[in-house]
Amino acid sequence: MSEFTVAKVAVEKTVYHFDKAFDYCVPETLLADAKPGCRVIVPFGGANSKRQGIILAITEQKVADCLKPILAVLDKAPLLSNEGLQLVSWMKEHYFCTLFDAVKLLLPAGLNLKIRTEYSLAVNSDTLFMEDFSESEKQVIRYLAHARTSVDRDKLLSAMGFSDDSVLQKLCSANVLVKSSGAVRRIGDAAQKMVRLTDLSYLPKLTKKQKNVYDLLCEAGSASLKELCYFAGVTPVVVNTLATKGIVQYFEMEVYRNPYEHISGNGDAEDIVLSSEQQKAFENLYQQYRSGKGGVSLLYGVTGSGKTSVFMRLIDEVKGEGRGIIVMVPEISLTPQTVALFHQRYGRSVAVFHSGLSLGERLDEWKRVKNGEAQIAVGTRSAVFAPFQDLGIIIVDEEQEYTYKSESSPRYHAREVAKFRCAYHKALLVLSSATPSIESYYLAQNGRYSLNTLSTRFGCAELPEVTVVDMNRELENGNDTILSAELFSALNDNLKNGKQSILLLNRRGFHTFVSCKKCGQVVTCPHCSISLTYHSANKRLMCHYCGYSIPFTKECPQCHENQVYYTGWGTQRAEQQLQELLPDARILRLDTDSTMTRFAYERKLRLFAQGEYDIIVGTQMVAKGLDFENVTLVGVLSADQTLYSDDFRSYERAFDLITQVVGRSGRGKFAGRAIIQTFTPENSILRLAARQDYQEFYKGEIAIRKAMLYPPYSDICVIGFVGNMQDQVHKASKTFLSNLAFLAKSEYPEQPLRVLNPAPALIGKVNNKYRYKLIIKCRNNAKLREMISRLLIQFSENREYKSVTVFADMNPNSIL
DNA sequence: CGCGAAAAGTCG
DNA sequence: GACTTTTCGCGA
Repeated sequence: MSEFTVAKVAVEKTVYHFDKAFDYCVPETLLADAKPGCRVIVPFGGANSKRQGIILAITEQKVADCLKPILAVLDKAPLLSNEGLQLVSWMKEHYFCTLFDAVKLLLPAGLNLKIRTEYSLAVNSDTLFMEDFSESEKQVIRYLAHARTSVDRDKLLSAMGFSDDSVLQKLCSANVLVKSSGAVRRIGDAAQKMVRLTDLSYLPKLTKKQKNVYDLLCEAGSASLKELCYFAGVTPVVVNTLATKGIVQYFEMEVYRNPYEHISGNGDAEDIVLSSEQQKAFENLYQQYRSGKGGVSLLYGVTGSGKTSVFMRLIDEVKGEGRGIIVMVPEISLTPQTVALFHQRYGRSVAVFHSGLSLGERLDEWKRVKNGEAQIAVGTRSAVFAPFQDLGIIIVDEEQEYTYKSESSPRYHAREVAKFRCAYHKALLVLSSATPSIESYYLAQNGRYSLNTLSTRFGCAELPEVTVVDMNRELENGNDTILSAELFSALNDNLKNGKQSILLLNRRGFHTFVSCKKCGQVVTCPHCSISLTYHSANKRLMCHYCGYSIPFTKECPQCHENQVYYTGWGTQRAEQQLQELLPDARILRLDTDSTMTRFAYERKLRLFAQGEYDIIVGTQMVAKGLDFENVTLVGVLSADQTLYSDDFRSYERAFDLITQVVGRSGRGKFAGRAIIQTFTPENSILRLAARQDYQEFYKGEIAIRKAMLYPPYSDICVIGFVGNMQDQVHKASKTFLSNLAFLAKSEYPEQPLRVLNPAPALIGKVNNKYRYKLIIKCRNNAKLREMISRLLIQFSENREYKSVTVFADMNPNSIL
């Protein structure tokens, strides 16, 4: 037995229950190149198919039998640092994902090499006796004979209409087909897929959906595929069909590579003047930073108190020392504003990270950070992975925002990842907020985080005067519009005085469900158990979950009476009624349901800032971060929807939302006011939010959390079950529960645990899949995670529930 | 016993 | 999840 150089490799496309670092031997020819953090090609499984992997570690060890060798090293220099590799393992342990899933988060998407599987004919098709083959086999042979080259596996399967490759495998073992694979560089797409009509002299017969698309294109000339599908109410398949018929064609529109080029910035912005309160906060933070011990600090400041100025001063200092800086904001729509601000001050040393960038752009920005050309990373959740070698500070703006938590695997929380990175680099983590999450404020109160408070607005700005309007009264007085008399006259005053207003609606379409007046039937999506909402832009009813849509008609699908009406106030409906009530107002609608292109937000907000609009109407996103000094009125059309949902965080969210949106008013030299409309004016959360009284709110809320054993007094781990057959999914959740009960009792008796019975998720059915959930109140420690991990593995090894997929989500945004 | 299908097992 | 190996079931 002799010593070998062994590489521990994270391999792609593994499944959680058998994922681990696999050992490969490093052949002598690759010894110099195979470094931890480099991607490799390795043989995997019984058939030794080629897969991509990344080296996590290199060791010298004695191995009894010989290991499979690494076939190739794909990178000259490591893509992940030692920190990155540690983070990968940490994420697997904390978020129950595979190692490679975690790797993918740390690498920019454009970098990805994909291994493709291709098939081609092994022999000349003329020499085959076609009678020996089944129909589908003949089909494959004919197709490949026609193609003359090898064809990608997925392409072949969809062309044949196969759901799996059993036929192909059979032909392979009969030596009729050969399978090949290789690493192909995926091309960065700096272009958007566009559709236009071809000049066709005749028009073949079209189906109804195809006609829709055709008519739209006649009208519009060309459109992006995404927009086209939205307005025509079709899936891309329909457009594809038209393309193959030669009626339409695809073309690519170049989108500019550096979206922020036009913002000039040379990094010589003027000095920031801080108030004495801000100065104090800055000095405290700077001191903590200089201590070299890292740690977490909460910067709590009322809306408009100038938190940004404080951390910009801080950034000046850190930048001067040459260390990396990450600034996170919750929404894409807020990045342009923040980026513009940072660009102006720090010029090209700012790199931008968010999902709205093209693959090429993401790759560019990632490289600029990695090569040390950019020192400041600004962006959404994914910015937390910016590959700095030496990180000085991470700032999380509006730290309570739910967008920092990923809702798909790996279900990480950017705040926790930030903590990990700061601990590694002995860097400072600053959490900034006007309404901190209960958890963070609790930790600050306990001294686990340091706390700095800004209690007054910057300059001479005052908090706005807030009125709560009882909408029941309005109804009694015969006003059934979306505007109370008070809000109506306030809006009119603002119009007259040339001031601007912001109106907040709750979650889009939450109210615009469609029902039949005759039989009371609500029109719902046939695939997901939620009601369809009316979109006036394309006059269709749409499902927000799966994108299903039908044209709106008055005929009830149930009783066939022409009695179907849409009710409630979605943003579109609200906009319409506003226009009727205020015919002279120029109204800008903003919501996340967007066919809006990448920089549409930015453009529209710029127009608003220039005074081209009088009123913004929108959902959540208008509540956050907007800073226009000419806005002196904020209206909340209906506060109730956010307030009353069964999630334990709904009060926290409602308080946050209302406090934030109220804070948009009166930020400049003009006094502001805010009007909140509600059907439950006696609600204490509303009153506290109106007063911006976070302290009182915190006191009440933390008491509830303690009594109910919710975070921060416990952690909540939700186990989700998804599958096609309802009884299977339900049974699976019950089995999981009993496995859990057994394991907890026999091997983890010291773990504090409260387990709730499995129940259907709030949206019990999405995309024809049933969903159940199991809620576990626990302490999120290594032992507990080990137990959950074992249960997940045990479950997926159980053949009985092959059709049910399971996942664990630690402290999800919502437990519904 | 022979065969195909289903279930079980493995991944270094 | 993809693929190989083992077992099962059934007609002869």
